[in-house]
Amino acid sequence: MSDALDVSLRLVRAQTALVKRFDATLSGLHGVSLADFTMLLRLRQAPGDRMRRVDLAEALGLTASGVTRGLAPLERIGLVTRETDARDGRVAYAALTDTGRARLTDMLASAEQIAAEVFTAPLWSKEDVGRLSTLLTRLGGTGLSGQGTPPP
Amino acid sequence: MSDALDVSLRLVRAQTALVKRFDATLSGLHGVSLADFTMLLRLRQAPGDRMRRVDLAEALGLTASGVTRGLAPLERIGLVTRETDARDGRVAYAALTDTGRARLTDMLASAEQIAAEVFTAPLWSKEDVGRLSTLLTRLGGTGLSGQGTPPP
DNA sequence: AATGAATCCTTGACTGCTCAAGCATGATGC
DNA sequence: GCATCATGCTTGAGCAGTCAAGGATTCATT
Repeated sequence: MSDALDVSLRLVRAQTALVKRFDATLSGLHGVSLADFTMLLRLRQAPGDRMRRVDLAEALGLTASGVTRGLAPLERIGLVTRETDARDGRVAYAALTDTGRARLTDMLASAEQIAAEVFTAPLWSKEDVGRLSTLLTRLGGTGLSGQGTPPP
Repeated sequence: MSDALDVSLRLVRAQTALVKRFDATLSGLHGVSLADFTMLLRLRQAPGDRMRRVDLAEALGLTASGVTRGLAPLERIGLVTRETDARDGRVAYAALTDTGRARLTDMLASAEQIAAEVFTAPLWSKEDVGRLSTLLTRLGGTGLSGQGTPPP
């Protein structure tokens, strides 16, 4: 087996393990999944803590229906609200509530903690993390640090 | 957001994109998913092309029930058979059939092709792939390459 | 031997995503 | 003004995995 295929399969394995770890802690402490957390975090990074749902889908690499299904429970428990656009009747926004912002702050602390544990010394140096980030960025995953899609 | 958390989320994104790419091609050409392919490949690497189902689960990072559900369609289309253990009535083996072996050879060629495209020059050097592999291995994903490419 | 614990596997119920179809709404061209 | 197309979103059906429970078999202790 080539190195390229090997590393592909390795990546798949590594991710599922990582997701399990985040899910376990986040759901235990805050009752949300990593996917939930990622949605909330992405909203937090948008101006006004709100995004059109279709843009949220794009930013997260999901389909529109994935966003509908993913946001539903977050709306139900009051972390996110739906807002309409006065100019365009088609669009709906997803917006963080005050509660959502507050809860997200706690989740973020937990997530940082987990990430710090996973990428901890002595196995991981700061440079290693940077290298991994660089390499992963080449793989087309947009990541979340950016500001989203630039204006057309 | 810390680098550690950023790289975690980046890893998640990169993997889903990669899986989609493999799934698209493998299902188009061979009618199997990446998960199917990974199962078959793992069997191929076991002595006699067969494994206890529980060991297969362990090797793939799945639960036993995940293996039951994943193998079912592969048994149905004749790529895998179930074998019993004469000494221990509890265990069942999953074994590659001749058809399975043959089909897997084709799938492997396709998968190698995709991996080669993804990790292609000029964006990726051989060293980059090696570095990424090393870093991912630290993340706990066991990987699949028992007999990976030896160093030159 | 007999009981109790452990192991292997399957099944039912659930989650979280996908695709395909459908419904509003808005934009465009005649 | 109006047909047609594009866009934003939701919904039904399905798929791949999980966990919890249960059945069958084996192992260990007495």
